[in-house]
Amino acid sequence: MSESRLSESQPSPQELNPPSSREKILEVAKSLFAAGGYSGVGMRQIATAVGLSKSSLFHHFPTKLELYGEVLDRVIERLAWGLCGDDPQPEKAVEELDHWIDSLVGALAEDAPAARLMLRTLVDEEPFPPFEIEPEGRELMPFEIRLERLIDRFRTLLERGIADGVFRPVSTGDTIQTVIGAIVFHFASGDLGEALIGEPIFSGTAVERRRHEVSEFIRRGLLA
Amino acid sequence: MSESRLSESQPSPQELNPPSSREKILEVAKSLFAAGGYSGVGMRQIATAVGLSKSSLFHHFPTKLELYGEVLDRVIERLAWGLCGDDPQPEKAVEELDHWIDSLVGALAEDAPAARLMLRTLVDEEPFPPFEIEPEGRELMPFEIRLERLIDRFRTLLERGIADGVFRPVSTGDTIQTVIGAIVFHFASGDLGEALIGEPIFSGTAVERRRHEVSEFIRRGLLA
DNA sequence: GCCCTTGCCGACCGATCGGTCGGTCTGTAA
DNA sequence: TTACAGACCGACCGATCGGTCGGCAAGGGC
Repeated sequence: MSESRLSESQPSPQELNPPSSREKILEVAKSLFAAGGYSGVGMRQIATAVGLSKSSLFHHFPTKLELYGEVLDRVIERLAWGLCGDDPQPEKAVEELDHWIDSLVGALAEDAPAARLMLRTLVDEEPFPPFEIEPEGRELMPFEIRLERLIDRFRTLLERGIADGVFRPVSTGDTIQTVIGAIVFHFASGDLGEALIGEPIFSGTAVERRRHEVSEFIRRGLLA
Repeated sequence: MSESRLSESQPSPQELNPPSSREKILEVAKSLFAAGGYSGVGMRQIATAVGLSKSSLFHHFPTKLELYGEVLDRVIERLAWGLCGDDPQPEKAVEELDHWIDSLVGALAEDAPAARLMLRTLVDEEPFPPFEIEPEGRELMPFEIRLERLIDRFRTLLERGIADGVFRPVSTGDTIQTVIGAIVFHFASGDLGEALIGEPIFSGTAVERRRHEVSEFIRRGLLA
């Protein structure tokens, strides 16, 4: 965790000793972006929420888009930690599936804005159509490649399970969609979710029950 | 379908003979809002997309929020049609579940922006924190009550199935979340979904496969 | 002829947007 | 002490935001 994250061509010292401001900006921006989306939140709003002036945000981040990008980057980085971090273990597929679900649920439960941010990234055209992507070659965003790696990991898990006869011969693409939707949506559903389950989504009991319910549901949906 | 929709206290004639402009605005706005969210789309953008001037939009809709509201309203109205429309039949729970899923998948597949719009409504704080809801009493938005009715319908279906021993004794709240996530997210996932399943989400074959896959998955996840 | 409604538009408004610029203050190394 | 760098800020910029206003053209009832 004390490892330095190095962006491209930036040996800047604030990466080494992260005292407060930059980190606080990222944290506050994460919550606000999660709640309001990219275009729903202004730099002034973020600034006053952090307790700085707008100019100071631009001192730490060159553009709003870059701030948003780094927020997203950190979120999926944390998710990837729990999911991809360990060895390519040759466990049995069912156990690996359980572990995968557990990790994802745990990661999403630990920081509340993550799920909404993820959903936004997956669903939105925003803010990347103004982008007019690189004239040729379609440069992937850093979080996009990380996400792709995560999904590939899950897909091979499914394929292995199917090949071994442990899982039904499902369409892997559709199943990935189902699982992502089932897990991520819940932690992004805010007031509706709270109304549905009768208690705050992120309360300890709710998270634990969710972990069990969704895990059981998916396992049964998948097993041969 | 030729039925007149009457808003509150507005016997305005354009409700009776809907020639084109107003309808076109609603349709275009639906697509744009689905792609960009409430604050990601401007009235100018909608106007030029329709082929009118911005002032003309305000001739048909008093505010941007009201336009957005009517767009949302129509979307869930169409969804409710297929799901709530028929009798409170005392079918067997499994059949009713199948029917429910089928209808929802069908409705979401029929107009592409619907799923994204739904997800946005469920996930977003947007645009309703600027709203500072009615000083007292929390006036529900029209689409919110309709949504609530849909969900209640589904919950009693689950409870009935559980009571009959057809379904496992799941947590109904969590299960509703799981099902909504699994079904809605897929049709809202745009490019990611297309990359995952290898063909356009809304193509005939993809929709048919989806219908079968998600239906099977949920049934297995739910049956005792 | 008339009037009045309806759809539509261009010009304009104050507010806010993302972003820039010049500057102050503080800590630290020489 | 000087010198430099980083954090921070207020004032400002052009552009765009949602929304208003006055007026133009077409059509229908009288």
